[in-house]
Amino acid sequence: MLRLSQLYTRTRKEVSEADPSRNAQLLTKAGFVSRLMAGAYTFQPLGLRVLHKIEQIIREEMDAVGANEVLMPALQPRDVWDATGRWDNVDVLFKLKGAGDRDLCLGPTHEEVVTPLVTQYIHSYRDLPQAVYQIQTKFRNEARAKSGLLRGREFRMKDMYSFHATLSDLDVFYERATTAYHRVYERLGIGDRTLLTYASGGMFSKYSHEFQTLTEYGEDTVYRIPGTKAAINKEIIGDQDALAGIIPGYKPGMEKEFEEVRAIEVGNIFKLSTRFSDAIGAKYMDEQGKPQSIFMGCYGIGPSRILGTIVEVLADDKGLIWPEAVAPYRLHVVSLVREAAELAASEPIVKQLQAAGLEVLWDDRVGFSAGEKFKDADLIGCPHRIVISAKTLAAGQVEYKARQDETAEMLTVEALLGRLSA
RNA sequence: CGGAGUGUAGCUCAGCCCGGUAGAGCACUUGCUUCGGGAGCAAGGGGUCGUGGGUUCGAAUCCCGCCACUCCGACCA
Repeated sequence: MLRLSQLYTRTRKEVSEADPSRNAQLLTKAGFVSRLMAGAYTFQPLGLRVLHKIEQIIREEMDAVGANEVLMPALQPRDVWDATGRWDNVDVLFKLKGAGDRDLCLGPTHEEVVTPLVTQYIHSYRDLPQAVYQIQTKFRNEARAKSGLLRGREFRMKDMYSFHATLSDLDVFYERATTAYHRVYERLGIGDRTLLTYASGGMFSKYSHEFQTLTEYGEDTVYRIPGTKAAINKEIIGDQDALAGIIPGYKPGMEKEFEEVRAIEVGNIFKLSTRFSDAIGAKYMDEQGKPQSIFMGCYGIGPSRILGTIVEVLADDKGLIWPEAVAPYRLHVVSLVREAAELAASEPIVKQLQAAGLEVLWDDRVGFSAGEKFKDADLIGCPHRIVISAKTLAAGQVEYKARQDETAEMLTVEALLGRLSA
């Protein structure tokens, strides 16, 4: 339970237009984040809770596919990047000088670290497959940071890497990871509008897959395959050979009928094949005792970007609206009081709700008008709200309203608990 | 990497074109009133106007340099 009287952040009525994206405007107004510079934000108490909940859901689903969580250094030496040839080829790499003029960088991704790390323990086909992941702050020196949390130079990322003896084993795991990703978006409350999108595979494989969440505020354009929850990325919509390989029963030109939609990329998975294991010399012994290259896959998802995406997709003109699973608190309790002594009447109710296991944000502030408290509740966006006032206390009830509802209703605390546990 | 802007009170901004003792709203302090959808009135505190130089009797305002920041576009394994 958090008392608003003890929260150091405040909501703001106005925020600078210098950071104009919808997610930045609302999150800043509500006090969830604070911008330090373009592309770098502080997560304040309420925002941090949401971020942690998003990360925990991702963590649970990665654990469920058998991956091990680790935490690798963000600070990395040049030599591992030279080994894969990427020191001079990744233009978003943040480079810096360490003691003794040593070349270092901040990790934009971790193939260079994870491959030698994991293959310390992989010697035989018996040691495969394996998968590890981490949830960590990543750094990318983007030519231009923009769109609030959607494109930062410092951002949170879950990156998982899988290791396999064969391509077919990679394929199997890749499918499982895809399913896990769908579960993540489902739990995050954006599953119904997140499309599996075919994208170019770059240099490592034929295709990669993006997860694209539909919203008119999106920066990406994708082409939805009619009647499916799948889409084609802009990069390959013009490639008929690729389309024929992806879409069953494809007929040339049919892609012109596909709906063009705006979306935000909320995940990206790749088959790396042996690109990194070969560069680093990561091999295992097969059944015949012959060294073989390890096949790899990588699976990225950005919790901070997802936080911004949820705002873009679900917020309304009154403020934020959080899905149950990631709301900073499920229930916002507004006590309408004129003096601190009147809070005593709310306290047993708040305690009862808390005892029932509800996460409660309690507006116990004194000297704030009812209107101000209601505006704050709408802006902060907890999915459920109750009001405790002289009026409701006299009736032995509380006034309940869901965030997205227009009207409130009177309920007993027991009825409320029944409602919220359902 | 192109293009366009901005820097004035804790925050959001006006004032600059046309030089003449620094402004508003919000926030904050005090008092009175108000009290279920961002209350009202009154009083008050708070700024070397990013920075260095120049022009001028006089510069937030005009000129030159510097610093910092931002937006739009390109880019985005």
